[in-house]
Amino acid sequence: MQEQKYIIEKPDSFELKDIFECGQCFRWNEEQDGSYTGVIKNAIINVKVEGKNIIFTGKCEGNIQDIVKYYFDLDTNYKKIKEKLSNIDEYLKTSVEFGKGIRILNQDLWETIISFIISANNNIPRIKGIIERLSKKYGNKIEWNGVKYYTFPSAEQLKNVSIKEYRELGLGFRDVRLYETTQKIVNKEIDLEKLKNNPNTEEVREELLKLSGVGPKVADCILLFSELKRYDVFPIDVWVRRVMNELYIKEDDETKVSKKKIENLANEKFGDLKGLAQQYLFYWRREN
DNA sequence: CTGCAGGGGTAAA
DNA sequence: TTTACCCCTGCA
Repeated sequence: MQEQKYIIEKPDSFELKDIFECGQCFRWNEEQDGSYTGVIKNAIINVKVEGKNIIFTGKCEGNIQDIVKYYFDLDTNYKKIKEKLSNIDEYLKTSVEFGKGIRILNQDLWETIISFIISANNNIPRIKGIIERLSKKYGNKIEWNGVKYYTFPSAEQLKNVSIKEYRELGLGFRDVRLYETTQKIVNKEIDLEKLKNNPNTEEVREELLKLSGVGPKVADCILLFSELKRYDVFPIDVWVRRVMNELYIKEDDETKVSKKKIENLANEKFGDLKGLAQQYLFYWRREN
């Protein structure tokens, strides 16, 4: 474990607020100087934008350059993606412009599964609190600059945690779901390594849906926001339903709009980039 | 102060 | 297709 630094010139699409506040991750916190600090697997990383540069500082075992390149998906060129989306219609153009600094992260698959099970029928401050307590209690402690950080607990670290303990941590009715899903993953009933190697999005989705607490929306979030990195999914939550209805469907009562209708519309308009389109629209609507 | 709706859904009826 | 579910927050 040693402190490392890595500096790059700011690429197209890289705004800290857009990346960390667009709803894809829960473990990054803003510092007083405007930089963000978070935990990536067993590395503690601080990201700071200074003029034309991005400065990554961190305490990590591996090479910091490899870690952040993978996590922040720095080899993907967003310029073309954003151009394509902007050309679809005025709404996409507006929302892409609004969220122009968004970058979809490659988050650890296991962590993303558990995090989004926790996110069900829940709000961001509480989700972050639960994940923090979970990490503090069952993860590994790493101290950096006098601050204690905790890694997200592995499936092994959670396998003997009881439903009661989850309840005491504030998981609520999600306690059973976390327990059952952890068991299924530990005993390889669902093999995460196999999922990572399966290029067929629909097959992976079906496997994820076998996990307790993983329904259609959570499955799509896992596919989009984890290292599975599938852009051809379209997570439908209340905000996406709202924005799709307001822009395209224009039904009086948005709760009456069927999921099927939204899905068909997304396929038709956004095609294989629908996951990214969702993210720009979602972020734009929620912040405005 | 109490009551209640609603929040980035899922599972069971 | 409808409803309960844990817990926190905002607001009447």
